[in-house]
Amino acid sequence: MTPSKKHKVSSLQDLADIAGVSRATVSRALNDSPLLNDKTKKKLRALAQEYNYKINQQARAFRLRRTNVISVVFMLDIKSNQHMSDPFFLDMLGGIADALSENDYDLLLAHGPIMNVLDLKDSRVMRQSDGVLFVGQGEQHEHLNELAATDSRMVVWGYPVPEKNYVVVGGDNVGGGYKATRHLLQLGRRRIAFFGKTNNPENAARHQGYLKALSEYGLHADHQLKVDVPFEMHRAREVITNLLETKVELDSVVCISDVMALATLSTLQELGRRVPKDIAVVGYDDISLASYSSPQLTTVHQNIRDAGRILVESVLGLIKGEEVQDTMLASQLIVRKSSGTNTATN
Amino acid sequence: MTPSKKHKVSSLQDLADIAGVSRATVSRALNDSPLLNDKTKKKLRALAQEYNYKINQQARAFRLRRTNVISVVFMLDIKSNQHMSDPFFLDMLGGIADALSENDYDLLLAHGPIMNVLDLKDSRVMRQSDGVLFVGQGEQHEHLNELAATDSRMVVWGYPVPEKNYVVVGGDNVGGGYKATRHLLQLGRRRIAFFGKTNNPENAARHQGYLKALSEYGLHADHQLKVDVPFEMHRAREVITNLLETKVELDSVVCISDVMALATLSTLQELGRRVPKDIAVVGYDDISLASYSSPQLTTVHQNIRDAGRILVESVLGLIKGEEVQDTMLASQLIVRKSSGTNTATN
DNA sequence: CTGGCTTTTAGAAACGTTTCGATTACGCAC
DNA sequence: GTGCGTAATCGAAACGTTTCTAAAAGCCAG
Repeated sequence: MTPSKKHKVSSLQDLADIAGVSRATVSRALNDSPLLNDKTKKKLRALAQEYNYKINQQARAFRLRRTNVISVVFMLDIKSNQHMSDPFFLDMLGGIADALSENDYDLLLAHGPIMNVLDLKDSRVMRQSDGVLFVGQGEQHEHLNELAATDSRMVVWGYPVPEKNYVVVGGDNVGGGYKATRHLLQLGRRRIAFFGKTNNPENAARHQGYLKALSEYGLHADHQLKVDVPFEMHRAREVITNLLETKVELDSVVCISDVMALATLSTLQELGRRVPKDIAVVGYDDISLASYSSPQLTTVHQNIRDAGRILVESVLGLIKGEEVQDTMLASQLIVRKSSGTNTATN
Repeated sequence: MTPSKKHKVSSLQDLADIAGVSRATVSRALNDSPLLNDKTKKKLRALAQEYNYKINQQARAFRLRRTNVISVVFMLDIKSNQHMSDPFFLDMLGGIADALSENDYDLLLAHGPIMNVLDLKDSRVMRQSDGVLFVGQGEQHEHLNELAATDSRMVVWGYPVPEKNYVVVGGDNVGGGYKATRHLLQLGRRRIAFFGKTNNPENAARHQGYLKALSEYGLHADHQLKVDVPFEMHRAREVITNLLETKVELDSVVCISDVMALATLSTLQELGRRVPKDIAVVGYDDISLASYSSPQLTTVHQNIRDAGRILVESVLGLIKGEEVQDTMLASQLIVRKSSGTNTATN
C-alpha cells in the first residue's frame, strides 16, 4: 500500500544512484532548474516520491545561507507590567504567521520581555533567521536604530519616529486617537480622560490625536485627566479608584488599549458608575473580546490581517534587496451600543 | 572602542589561522571539550571575542543533525470557529516560550488551523525542529497516534485517551469540571447547563466531571441543558438567546472556556438576566481577562507556566532518549465575587 | 638520556546540498 | 559519415562544523 522502500534513501546521492544519474541532476530536478528537460525532471520527481525522499533542510539552509525563517519579537512594556496575554499580540501573531506560511516561511518566536534589543544582536534569533519583525517599539527606539545599522533586514510595527533608519509599518495612531476622542466630543462629552502610558511612540501618537480633537473643540487638556494606568488589573483598579475619589470631574475615557478599557469598564461598574451613561469608555485595537463585554466596547479598529501581510511583505522585500517604504494602515472607529448593533464610522 | 577587526573572521579556520592552531582545537575550545587544557581554551575564547567571531548555526545544525528548535502546533477547533485569539493560547505559548528559552531552545510556530495533522508529517515544521508540541488534540487523536508511530519526539497537551501512544501533559479536566459544577451545587443551584462542544477529549473529560458532580447530588443530566455553543460571538449570542426563549429552566452555566463564559455573561446581561443572581456562570482557564469582567468570573485555574515547563521538559526528555511519563496538573477553582475579593478553594 | 606513558594538538574525513566548469550526447547540415 | 553547434548531464569543489584517528609533545622513572 505505502510506496515500497527497498532502500533507505536519505540523500540526493542515494536517489541519484538508483536513477543512474548524478546528484547534480537530481538536485536540479527537485529545484525545477531550466537546465534539465522536462522528461528527466518528471522521472526523478516521481522517483523521489516513490522512495519518500525528503530533502535535508539543514544541509540546504547551510549551503544556501538561507533558512526560510523569520523571527518575530514582541516588545512588551515591562515597567507597566504589560504581559503578552494581551490578545492584540495573538491577533498580530496569527496575521504574521498566516502571511509567512503563504510565502513558505516559518516563524521563530522570540519571547519577551527584552530589556535591551541590542542583546539580541548575536543571538540565534537574529542569526538563525533571514529577517526579523519587531512588534512595537517600546522605549527602545534608539536601540532599534542601532540594531538597524548593522542588520538591515528588520521591520518594525509601530510609529515612524523622525530619525529612524528602519522600516516601519503601523496604524494611523494619530488618526485613531483623534477619532476616538472626536466621537466622545460629538456625543457631548467634555471631560475626557486619557488612560495609559505614552512612553512609546505609538501611544504618544494616539495621545497627540486626542489633543488634536480637544483643540478642535476649543478645549485644552487637563493634566489631571491624563492617567498612567498600569496593565495589571488590581493596580489599574487602584489607580482608577483613586482618581474618582479625588473628585476630578470626568465624563468619559479614551484608553490606550482594549485590555485597559475592559479593566476600566469593570472597575467603573464595580464602583457604581453607569457605563456609558455616567462615564463613556472607548478602547483601542478591537480585540475580539471587545464585543464580549457588557456594554460592548466602542473601539478603534486596525486591520491586523493586513498588518501581518504588509509586515511580511516588507521584510521579504528587504531580503530580496528591494527598496521598502513605510506603510500606514487606516484606523477605523467601531461604535458599539449595548443593543448589540455594530456600526463603523470614519 | 569596539574590538579591532583586523581581518574578517567568518569561520573556525580563520580564527585557527590567527591563533596558529588547527580548527579542531578552536572548535573544542568553544565547545568546552575536556580534551583541551584550560589555558588554551581561555586564550582561544578571548580571541573569538576579540574578533567578534560567531559560530555559524546553520553549519552546526547541519553537522550535528540538531537544530535546537522545538515546533509548537495549536490544534484549533475549526468547525466551531475557535480562532487563535483565545488568550488561553497566548498564555500557553508564553509559558512554552519561556521554558524553551531557559533550555536554550528556540520556538518555531506552526499556525493552524490544521485540517489533518498528518499533512505536517514531512513539513519543515516537523523536520526543521528537534521535537514538536501539540496544544490540544481537537478531533484528531487518531491522526496524532499515527504521527507518533513514525515520529516519537512529540508531546501533546490534552487528555490521555486510552489507546494513545504519544506522551500527554494536561490539566485535571475531570476534576476541573467536577469542581466547577459542585461549586454551583453547593450554592443551591440545581438547573446547571453545560456550554460547549465535547468533541475533543479535554472537553469531554470536563463534561464527565460535570456529570459526576450532578450524580453525587442525585441529579441526572438534562440533555436540554447541554448546549453546543459556538465560539463566534454573534453565533453564540444567537444560540443562547434561542435557549432562553425555549423556556428551559436554567439557574447556572458551566462553560468550556473563559472566552465562552464571557460571551455568555455578556449575552445574559443584554437579555436582562442578572448574573449571578438569576443565572450564575463559571468559566475555565482563568485567563487574565476573566478578572476584567463585571462581575468577575469564577473559573477553573490551571497553572499554565507549569504546563509550559512540563511540556518542554517532556519533549526534551524524549529527545535525550529518556522514558517520559504523562503528567496531570491540578485544577483549582477560583471563586470570584463582584466585590473583587478572590478566593481559592479545592 | 632513553623509553614509555599521558596529555595535548593536528590532520582529515564526513555531513548533504548547490553550482561552476567540463564533458558527453544529440540533431542537423553538408 | 563527418563536423559542428546546442542541449543535457556529469564530476568536483565548496559551504563550516564536529569528531575520529593519528601524531607530537611533555613528563617521569630508570
